[in-house]
Amino acid sequence: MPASGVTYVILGALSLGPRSGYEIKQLVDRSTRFFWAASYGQIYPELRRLEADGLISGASEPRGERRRIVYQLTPDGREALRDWLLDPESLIEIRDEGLLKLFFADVLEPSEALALLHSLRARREAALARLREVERQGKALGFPALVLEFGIGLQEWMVEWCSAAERRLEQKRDAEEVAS
Amino acid sequence: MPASGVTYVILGALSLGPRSGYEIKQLVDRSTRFFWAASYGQIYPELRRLEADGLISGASEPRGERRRIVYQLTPDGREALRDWLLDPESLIEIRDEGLLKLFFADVLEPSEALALLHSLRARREAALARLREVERQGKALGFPALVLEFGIGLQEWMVEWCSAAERRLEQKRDAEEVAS
DNA sequence: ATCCACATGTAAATGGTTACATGATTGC
DNA sequence: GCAATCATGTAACCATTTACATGTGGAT
Repeated sequence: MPASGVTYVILGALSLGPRSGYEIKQLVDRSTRFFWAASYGQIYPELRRLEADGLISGASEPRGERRRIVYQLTPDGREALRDWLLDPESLIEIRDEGLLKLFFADVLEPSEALALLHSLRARREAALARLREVERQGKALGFPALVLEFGIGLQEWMVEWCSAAERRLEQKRDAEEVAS
Repeated sequence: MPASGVTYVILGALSLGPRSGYEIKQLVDRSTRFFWAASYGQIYPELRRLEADGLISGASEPRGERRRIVYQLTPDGREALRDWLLDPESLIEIRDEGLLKLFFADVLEPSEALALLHSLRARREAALARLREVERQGKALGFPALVLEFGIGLQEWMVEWCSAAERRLEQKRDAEEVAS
């Protein structure tokens, strides 16, 4: 009964069309995982709970001998999804080891801090490349343009920020070298 | 022995000077919590583990009759912190309910999607205000300028992005109204 | 034959928060 | 006298991941 995180991942995924648990997991891994992940250990039990609550309904749609249960939203489920979408409360949780390192970077020499910034930028650039690949493949992945643009813009901003910080640190390092 | 997330929060906090568990928690709540939180339930057990491993050492420094244990980094602890800082691997985990909502916003009417964007922007603006407050208080909180600037710049970028997306949606909504 | 993808599911382990217990000190 | 803060700590709870179990189907 109590709605957890995975609840709305499932309701949202089913709002895009009927799907099996396996297909929901695939959708999540290709898209929402960037800002909201979900594992089989959450998805399958939650599907049964949501069906018991009448928010989704499942139907057996085997492929050959391979069993398969396809779920779709009920009117109640669509209503619950809308209610959540319009609720102004939105949890944000971030665990960013890179920022934590930056926070304590004072124990490093400037050249070492530079190496740290460089590795942080490399990670953002890798993330950016993955998102650009999603963009290149177009609508095929069902990634809404709005969210994709947000992600790309955000990564670009962070790459730029790292570059600027690196340049500042280089100047500082050079100034100290001259001074010594 | 195995290093978890809270390990480096503690080592990092102690790199800024000797501190008690209570003071570490205060530091975290005022600063790193934006990108890495920690609770007493993690901090106190970890302090004992780190002391057993020889990375920190604690000394009883009561204030009056109030018992108090102040820890400081050992050379091994400082070394472990440096090794972690220079390790290019950095975990990033994000759970952003706002982006998840945006991802499934297609089930909403344009005017409703606008309300959603508005609430998302409001949250970022609130976060921005908190960071500006930290900035106004200056170095007192021990927030490194680099990380603070990153946070402020990032929030500003996100607020701007929301504003731009809102303007686009308004145009779309108006266009649909004219068409109908 | 073997491997990978499809498909559903669960048990154990992990990681973390919350709530509580205890007691001293400070300010109103 | 009371509430808030200082200070340490633990147990219960919660969410989530990981690893496994089971079986089908298609490709090499």
